Amino acid sequence: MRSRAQEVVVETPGSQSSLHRANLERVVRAVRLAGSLTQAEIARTTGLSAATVSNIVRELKDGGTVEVTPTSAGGRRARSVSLSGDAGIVIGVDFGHTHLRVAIGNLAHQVLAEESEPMDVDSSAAQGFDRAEELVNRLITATGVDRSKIAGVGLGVPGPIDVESGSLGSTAILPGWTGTRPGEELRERLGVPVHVDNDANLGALGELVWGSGKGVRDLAYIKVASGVGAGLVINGKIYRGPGGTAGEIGHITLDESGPVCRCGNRGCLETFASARYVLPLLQPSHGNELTMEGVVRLARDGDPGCRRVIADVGRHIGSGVANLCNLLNPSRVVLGGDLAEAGELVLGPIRESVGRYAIPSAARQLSVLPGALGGRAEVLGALALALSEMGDSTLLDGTLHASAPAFT
Amino acid sequence: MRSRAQEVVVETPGSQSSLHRANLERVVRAVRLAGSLTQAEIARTTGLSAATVSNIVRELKDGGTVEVTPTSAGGRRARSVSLSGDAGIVIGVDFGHTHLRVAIGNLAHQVLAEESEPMDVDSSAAQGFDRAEELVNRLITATGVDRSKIAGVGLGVPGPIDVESGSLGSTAILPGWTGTRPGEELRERLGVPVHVDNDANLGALGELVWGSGKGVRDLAYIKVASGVGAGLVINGKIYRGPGGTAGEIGHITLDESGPVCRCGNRGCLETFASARYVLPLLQPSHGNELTMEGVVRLARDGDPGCRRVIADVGRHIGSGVANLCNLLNPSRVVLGGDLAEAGELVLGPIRESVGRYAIPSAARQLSVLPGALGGRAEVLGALALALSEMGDSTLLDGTLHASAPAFT
DNA sequence: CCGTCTATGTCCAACTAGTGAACTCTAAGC
DNA sequence: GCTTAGAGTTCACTAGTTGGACATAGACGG
Repeated sequence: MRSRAQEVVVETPGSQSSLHRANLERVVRAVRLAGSLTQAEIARTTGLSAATVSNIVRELKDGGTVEVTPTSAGGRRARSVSLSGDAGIVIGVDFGHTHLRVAIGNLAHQVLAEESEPMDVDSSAAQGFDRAEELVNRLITATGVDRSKIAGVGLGVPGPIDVESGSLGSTAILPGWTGTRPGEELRERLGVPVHVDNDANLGALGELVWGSGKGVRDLAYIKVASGVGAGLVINGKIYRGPGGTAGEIGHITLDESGPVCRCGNRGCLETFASARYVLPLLQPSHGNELTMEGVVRLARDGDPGCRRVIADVGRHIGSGVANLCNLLNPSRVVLGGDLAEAGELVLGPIRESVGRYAIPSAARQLSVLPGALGGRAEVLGALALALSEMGDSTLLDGTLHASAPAFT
Repeated sequence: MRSRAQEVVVETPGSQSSLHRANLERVVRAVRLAGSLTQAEIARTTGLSAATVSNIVRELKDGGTVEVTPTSAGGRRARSVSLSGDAGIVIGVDFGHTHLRVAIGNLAHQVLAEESEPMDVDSSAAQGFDRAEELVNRLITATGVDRSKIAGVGLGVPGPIDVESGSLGSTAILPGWTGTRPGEELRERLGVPVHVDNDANLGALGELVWGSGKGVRDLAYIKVASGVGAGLVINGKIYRGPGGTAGEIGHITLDESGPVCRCGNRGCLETFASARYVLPLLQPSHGNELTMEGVVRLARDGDPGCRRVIADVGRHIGSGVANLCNLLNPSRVVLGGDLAEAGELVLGPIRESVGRYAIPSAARQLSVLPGALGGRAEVLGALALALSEMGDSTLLDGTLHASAPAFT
């Protein structure tokens, strides 16, 4: 599952060439973070000497990674350096519970195109991958990007991925998909490296890079949909745990004698917060056509029953988040999924519950925010995953252009 | 709180000298992990060329960091390289609830001396630091190590440390110490850098490096004493969280209508598992002179009441650990504190509880073990902290000898 | 007991890559 | 128009790693 570049290029750590590689990355990172920089600025921010920067910029320019606009505005003779838009392309694919989403971005962290289409829950895995391939191809054509520039794909699936085999564990959302190896499937169809993770982790990454988590290093993303999951980012990286199943906040026990959960226990957070268990509560009064979205909408319109239900859900999520806080002490918790649309109606009770159940020193620095990306968090997270897995080096060591297959 | 070396030496990242520095560290680390290596072995494990290793070893030997024993056993002409015992000395100090412990170790991860003495809970902070200084000095004299070689001190305190100020938060164990800055205190007395952390984190680090956590990268250390705390090691490093209060497993809520906890909530794990709450249960039948140690001893001798109490404690701890597993999915949980002496009497119920309440995929790879170091875990963890905070670089950049003050 | 073999460690020349200094270039300011 | 100051480039120099040649010393076989 590691990048294949490492299989081909025998990297000698400790040699000058590795130092050079590191310096190339340093420059690219500096440019990307700033958008565009002059060489003198690069020298100052990276600490490298002007001469070195000059050489590196030339090398990057010749390699096509970077663009040098001959003269910038106003200055004396400063040539501004920026990542060339088509130096490398990353793709994010997200299989959601009802939608398939695809996004295309470049190495400058810009989203070039994004599209989603409804997907039938009952469609087979093969159909799903076909649709994904199709949509990816459509977007590639639409944006007119060069296929050979695709550096990697991030893929989000709504279920647990086995770290060893890359196969999808049992999921209630896509029942027919259990046991498939989504990464492998998509890799075969697209011919580029594919990095897979579950939707909660990608949501976390998405919000961290583009959404409510900007500027933070530790973040917990709580996604409430038909289940309840959490994605954890620790120190800027997705934390999956040794077994790859970290973040299963949905099945922490809140009440040992609570409702029976599908996992076999009783009183899991999920039995108090997920759509699967919450919607039936409203069935007598509101009918059985209700979705979580609908409940949120009604609640915002003032429906007292829905408001109450959402507040209760918030309180229970808050209990779970309090546990999370006591154990992990993240600096930010971001609420995603449909439920986030409820805004303060659900955040208020969450905060209240956290304040009550978490130890004060852990809760003090915590901010609980709604996701800023809505349903886009996962695709964008998939993009971010592709970017991070690629590392900055993939676009530097020349294998990018060589390794991408020739599409015809 | 950062190493002072960084203030003095202006490090130019990306220059060849930084590469050289990195290679020095690489070699030292390889030697330390293996105990002793020949140059050829160093070259193989580090990936450096034999020529480079030759140069580096000479440099390290001249600097006194490393010793080269002229000829090793059996081989052809392999000179074995090992860390010179007195290249650097680290000290671990642990303030426990009843004991003060001090250990002296060298950079080869060998413990040269270790001693503990009882400490009165009511003693003032000043008294405590006096005692610690005294004991440290005694051990230094006893082992005959060179004072100028002391690279750093790790200090364990039984309470939360504010990451910003380094001051000790309120602690029920050492009431008079609240607000003091233990690191600063000890640094002034000993004149060397002091790194502070709480006992649970240090216990985790100790067990990871020397005890039941060898070979694992992620570990949760649960310490049950008058309270319940957890130390988390993620990817080989102590995880403290942004606010520095991660691992507060003692105050996750198990039962919203349970006993009132000193933290103000009800049904915290602590109210079911810590000595403070458990011992009173046995008061009617066993009198009020009981300690946790005593209960464990009685349970091992067959006392049914004590057995039952310990099993109940185990079950509750198991519930907490199950939450921890679902959220963090560590590969190993190590039980420390007095309670660990109960062995299977407490581990069995913990495992059973974890098996019941954690999601199967998270619990499957988990091993729950008793601590291998007993009450020594914290001091040894303090040693490990000093070693890790020092980094390998401290002993390489020459500032070690210069920065250590002249003792008289 | 001696020659051969093999792996170790060292030395040297070659090469890679970063750096300071000198230099050129351009536009702004007077 | 002249000066000036910052930007980028060139060049000689230096630090540092590497491959290959070489010396060394034990093991092995005869």
